Amino acid sequence: MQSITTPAMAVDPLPVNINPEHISLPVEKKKKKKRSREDDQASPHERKESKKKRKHVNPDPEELEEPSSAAAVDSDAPAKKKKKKKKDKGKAKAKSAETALADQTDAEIEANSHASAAALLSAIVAASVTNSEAPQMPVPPGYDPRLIPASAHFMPYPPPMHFGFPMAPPGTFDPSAPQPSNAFPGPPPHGNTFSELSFGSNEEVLRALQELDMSKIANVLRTLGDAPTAPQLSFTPQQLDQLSPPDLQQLATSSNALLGVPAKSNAGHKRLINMAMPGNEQPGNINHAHLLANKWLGASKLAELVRTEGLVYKKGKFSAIEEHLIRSAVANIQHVRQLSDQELLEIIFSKNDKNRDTAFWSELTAAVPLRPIIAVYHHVRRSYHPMKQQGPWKPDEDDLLKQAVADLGQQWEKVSSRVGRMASDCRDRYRNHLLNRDIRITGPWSKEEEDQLTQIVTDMTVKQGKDVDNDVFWSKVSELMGGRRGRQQCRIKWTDALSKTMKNEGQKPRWSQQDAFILVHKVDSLNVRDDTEIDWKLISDADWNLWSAHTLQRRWLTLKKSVKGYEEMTHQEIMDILRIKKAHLPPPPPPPSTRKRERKVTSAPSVNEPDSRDSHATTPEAGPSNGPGTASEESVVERQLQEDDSTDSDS
DNA sequence: GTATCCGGTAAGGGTAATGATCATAC
DNA sequence: AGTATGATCATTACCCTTACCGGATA
Repeated sequence: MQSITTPAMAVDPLPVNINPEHISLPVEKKKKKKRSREDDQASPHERKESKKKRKHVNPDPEELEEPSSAAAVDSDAPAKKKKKKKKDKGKAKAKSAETALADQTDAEIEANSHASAAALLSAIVAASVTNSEAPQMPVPPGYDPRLIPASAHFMPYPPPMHFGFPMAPPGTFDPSAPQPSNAFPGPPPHGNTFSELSFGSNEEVLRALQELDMSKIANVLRTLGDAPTAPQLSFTPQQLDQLSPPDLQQLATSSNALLGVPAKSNAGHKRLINMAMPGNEQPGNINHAHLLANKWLGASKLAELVRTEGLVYKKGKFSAIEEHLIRSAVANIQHVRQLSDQELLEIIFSKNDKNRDTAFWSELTAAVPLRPIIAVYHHVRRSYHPMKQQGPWKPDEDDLLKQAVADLGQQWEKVSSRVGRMASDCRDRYRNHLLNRDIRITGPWSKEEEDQLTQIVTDMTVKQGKDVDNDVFWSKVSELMGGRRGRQQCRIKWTDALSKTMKNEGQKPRWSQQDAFILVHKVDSLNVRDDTEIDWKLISDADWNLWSAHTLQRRWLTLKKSVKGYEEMTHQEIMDILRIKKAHLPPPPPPPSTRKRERKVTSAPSVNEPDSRDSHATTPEAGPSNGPGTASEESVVERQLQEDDSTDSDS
């Protein structure tokens, strides 16, 4: 099945032929200390403990052959001399781009915020117009919304380069300068074009916004996606909150609320860090946005800021919308700076310090609300890597990889350049498939293996007062299984099969119609515009937690596929149909004893999922409807339900 | 001299897509 | 008993976060 979450859809390679050899990939940048292999086997906690005392030594054959560099590695003295030398040089050096950005004057920041405000207005107006009855967005030749995959329908406008709101480089924005002709497409609201307006302050920008039809803008933002430049705006948190895209408040309704049972507890929000803390409900804190986009905050620093300042930031997979925003931002920067594809890649994969361009990363980060600059950095370097996504490994590649590791050790960047695959892909292939290959077992698990895995996991978690869902070190588990099962095998076996049996008091639970009901209404309550935005870890709650995030996502896909023509529908349209199909709370599954037959492999009750044949769905008003739905959406729903009715009568 | 920041590399942990097999309903 | 459907299990490429550390800079 071609799922809407395919990486290929989300991340397109550069639209040019790039010769990887022409890119300054950071392969042999420096000779530095690496972790020893002993440490590779240690858990993160063990590594933390040994962090300070670690006296590195990596059996790097190349380094062993180079006594001078090896000496440099083992002694700080030469490095310090070098430092001193460069220190004087550094003093005289002009400020780098990044420090210049960090040192921006208030006036510059203000000017940039004007640029951003104009850009946001441009986006809103463009989207409003596109959504309106008289669309006048410049549409590229051959553009046909029907040809856009369902997942892309949340973008009610053509690709980014047609948008025409290039970001102004820091300090270069001139409010009086004419905007690009297509910056504010569509009919001028209230007789003026936005490009003719001059905004003296952010309050004026806001007033201008308020003169528009705010309900329409709210709807636009609901479907537009994250406002491309929202975090750059100097709005107050309260003002920002009015413009906050809905996904920033992704919290599913509890299962008990859906079932009409008083809640025992409330699931926390794990992925939008700190969202639920009292007083931190405003994700748009401008200081935090600036911090996230300009300071290279590591995990510990981020955690500290979350604790001390109530910083809110986003973790987890980049959604299709974020992917789109990043692509747009990269394209805009490339356009504004007149960069060739080669030059762009040189910035992304800068090999030496003179090519470093922190401003580039800051601009990109500003395009994706709540993401730390490091996360964007890593994401973009992977997304734009010329060796990305090469599919299954061939035997000769495996041989090449094994030989490279034998020669070079686990220096993945060096191995990468020899094998022709990304460093992380080489590492993954090696650790997941080549390591212990001679003893690795595939195929169904024996009862003994299942018992052993259960024993190992419970020893590692429950018996030590740790969380069985989050505190398992799967590499360690794999090792304790004697290397016969890989970390992925162990993890999937546990999370998707054994864990739910353990949670269900030894009985293997089966998916019921009630589970489907809960899932549909939980997804509905998230109010997302596209299911790539769903954080599946947040779906379960304390009272409905038998199913892993992975299982829930697959269940959702099954439910989605039960909607005829789902490939051509938006998430909202699919949701409209499922909301109706699952309008009624089904009775709980009967106890196992009343079943006709038990499935051999499983041991718990089950009810099959007659999603596409559910004939009870006739009450559109039921369920937590979250939107009025357009005329076209209604007709889609009606058509679908009629088709289902006929299917039911046929059967 | 020291603290801090930037950013490159590796490791740990997780997800998505897909295929195979088998239970179940009809 | 045969068949269609869907649940379950398994595999593997791909992805994100964090740790670590060297170099640059304040």
